[in-house]
Amino acid sequence: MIERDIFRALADPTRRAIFEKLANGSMNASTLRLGMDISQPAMSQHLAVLRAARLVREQKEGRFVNYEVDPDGLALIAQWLAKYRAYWPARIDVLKLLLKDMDQ
Amino acid sequence: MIERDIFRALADPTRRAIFEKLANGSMNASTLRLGMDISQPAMSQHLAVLRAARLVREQKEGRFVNYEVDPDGLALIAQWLAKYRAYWPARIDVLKLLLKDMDQ
DNA sequence: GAATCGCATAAGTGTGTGCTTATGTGTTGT
DNA sequence: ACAACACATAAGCACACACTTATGCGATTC
Repeated sequence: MIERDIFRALADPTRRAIFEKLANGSMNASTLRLGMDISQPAMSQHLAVLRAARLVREQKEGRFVNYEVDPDGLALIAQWLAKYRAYWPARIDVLKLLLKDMDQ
Repeated sequence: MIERDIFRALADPTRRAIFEKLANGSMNASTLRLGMDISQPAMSQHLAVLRAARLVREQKEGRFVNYEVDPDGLALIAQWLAKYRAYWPARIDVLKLLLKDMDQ
């Protein structure tokens, strides 16, 4: 199940850090490792999990593999969240952030 | 870390099912079990995980414990999702669902 | 006040997860 | 061609997770 993959992928703090880095600009796996104190195989495995969850996608360029955020995963989270919008009004202040930059 | 708790809690299909049930109306732990093929201790443990993630909150009523959706957890997910709104436009059609019922 | 009920907690067990080291595969540079 | 590089994969290990059975504990019922 894809929802399981997504939530499980994001449950790990290291993977959320990787995802956040990619959100600030796509880069290859080696560059991604800089300043992260993580082994090369571990990074490769984390990226595989994020890829399976459609949170990240790859683009091979020679011997490098460029990774970038895949909007599909985020859209699925938004879709899941939308099912429970009946419970949102209690925190309208936070949710206005979601609205602000969407209607242009 | 609370984000880890939230995503980890939602990674389990059984817990998502429990949460979805509660989203359709609060109820106690026994009623929640009906038609779910899950032992009483397992349900109790799942509810503890959901409670720790602030996705659910309890309200003791005599010897019953009534559970309901806690908007705090959902708000935190929305907050996390908002950080990546730069990547949303690729799926505007889905995200319009999020908008629709929010501005009244 | 004794039995029952609703729920939580404890302890044990199989399975999954995230890491490690070692090795493989394809690409680039000399 | 050969070495170095970027990355993936395999295998093993410690720990976390979801379940089980057994038990505890407060609230209700008779």
